[in-house]
Amino acid sequence: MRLSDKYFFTLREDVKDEDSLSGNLLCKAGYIKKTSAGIYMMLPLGLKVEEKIEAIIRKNMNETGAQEVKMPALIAQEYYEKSGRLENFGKSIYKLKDRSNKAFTLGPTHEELFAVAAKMMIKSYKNMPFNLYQIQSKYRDEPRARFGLIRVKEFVMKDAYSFDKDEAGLDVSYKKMFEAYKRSFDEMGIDYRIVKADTGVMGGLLSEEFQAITPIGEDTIVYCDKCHHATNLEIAKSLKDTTPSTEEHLAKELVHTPKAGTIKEVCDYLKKDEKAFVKTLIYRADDKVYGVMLRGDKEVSETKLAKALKANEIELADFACVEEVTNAKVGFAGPIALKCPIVMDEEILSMANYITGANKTDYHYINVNNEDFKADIIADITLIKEGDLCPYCHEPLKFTKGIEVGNTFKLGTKYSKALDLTYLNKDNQTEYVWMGSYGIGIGRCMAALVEQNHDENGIIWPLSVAPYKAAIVLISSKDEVQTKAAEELYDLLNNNGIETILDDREERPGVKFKDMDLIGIPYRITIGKKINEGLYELKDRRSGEVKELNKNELLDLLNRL
RNA sequence: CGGGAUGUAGUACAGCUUGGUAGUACGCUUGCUUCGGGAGUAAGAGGUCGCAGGUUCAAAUCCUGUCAUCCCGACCA
Repeated sequence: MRLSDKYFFTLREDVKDEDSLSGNLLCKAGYIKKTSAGIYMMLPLGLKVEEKIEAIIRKNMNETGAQEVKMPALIAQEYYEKSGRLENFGKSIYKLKDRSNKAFTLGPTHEELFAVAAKMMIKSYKNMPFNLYQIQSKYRDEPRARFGLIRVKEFVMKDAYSFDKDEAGLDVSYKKMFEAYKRSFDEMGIDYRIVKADTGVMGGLLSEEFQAITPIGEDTIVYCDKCHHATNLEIAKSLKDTTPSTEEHLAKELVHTPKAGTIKEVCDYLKKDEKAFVKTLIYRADDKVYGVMLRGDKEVSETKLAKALKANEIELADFACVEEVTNAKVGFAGPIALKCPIVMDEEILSMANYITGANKTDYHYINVNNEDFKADIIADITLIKEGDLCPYCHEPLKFTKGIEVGNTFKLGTKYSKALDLTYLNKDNQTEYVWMGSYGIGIGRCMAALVEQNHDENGIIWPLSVAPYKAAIVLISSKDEVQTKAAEELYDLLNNNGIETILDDREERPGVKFKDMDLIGIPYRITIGKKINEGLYELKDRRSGEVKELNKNELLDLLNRL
């Protein structure tokens, strides 16, 4: 690319509407341009990077034997009605009508259509396994788009789907994809962690996320330095004592606790630790109400709770509802004589003689024990805290923030049942196909790479995804020797497969240096006065290291990258 | 969807309280001088002040509505 006659611009000032570092840098450097909240144009440089990332993924997908297809974005709503996901996606699915009033959606993800495609192939167990993928635009009406390319309404995703005859087959297909994902992210140069996650709206048996580590990340990752086990905070577990206490169980006793509605007030009043308290929260899950018990110093993981209750939507109950099931003002809920089912955190199994609300305004019970009431569900529902102990090796757990750049799901037979995707087994019996689904957000990879690779001067692309490997800065376009040398080198490098920019604009050298730094080209070759001695200056964008080389040395070095 | 903020030139902002000629910096055009880390200088071009109503002799400024963008939360593969 010769800058003097190409579409190329940079901005000197920060962009007002981009708060995130990556969004701002990508806008300033002319890679992307926002058109609406969460919708972006990919400009020439941005598209180049997108294509580099896609090429890496495509190569790794193809190596697993997966075949590429391309699905439409415009999909009749009936496909999502059949799978039940029109309702699941709720407001985040775009809905529209065509001129004859037929209902369509803009596809938020494509399990349904891939199942349809798979049906064309699958008749018997002999037709599997296989894997189809695409790189295509997805549409999700996010309640709040933000952070540049990280949370957007339209984005390019690589999604792959595996089809197997049984669970063992799915395990093999899954493993293959998983390894291809690791290779892809390694090749892009993303610093990531693999974490276990909730299956969410996708459903299924297992979900693992590839999280790019960065402070701006929206997800909290819990990890252990010692055994390298990592999970999304939503479902993270910590070491918990669930063996029954050997302490002698005392008889429960009603105590007056006037005006003490919070745990801290009650504990201060009774001169007890919060750990001796069991709080009871009233939750509404779908349309049912539950009392949720956990230790006084812990918080609820609503994801875990929803799972334990097999509920879709979950929220704290309103005051009126709390007062109805407890017969008391808010702040005095407890398990004894509560008028709704009880979910108890498993940790309470190990507790004895604890404090709870009495379901009576201004009263609590002390010396409550597990035989004093009946818990309907006992499960792990606590949200863990940094420093809690790893359940596997008992080391303190650490937290970090991440951007989900990829996700792999073992879906099992959920979608094949919904979409009637079946085959005949050896015994001539109809069985459901086992599916896996695997996604990578291309734009998120781009954003994550910028978040992880930049300095005060701009972006520093890893070589594998850089839009160009090298940029030639011509110091004086009026100097014939320099101009000729720059032109020759430009042709030489491009002919050798080293994608190169020639900055031959009528600008002062400082402007060119700043621009090449901002857009993050890994290697800069400066052609100035030293060219009279046959010397080219090579500067490494990342290390700042400068070398003076002759043409052969330069070509040789760049060829080896 | 709740709370907060902002919309003025390509970009980033000032002006609004107290209504009266549309401003600054960067960018852009032309000349001269410069030319290895965002040059200096002189002269220019560029804005229906988000949009629609209203108040007023007069509205960027006051009032009402509306749209858009951002932040915090809710939500989220």
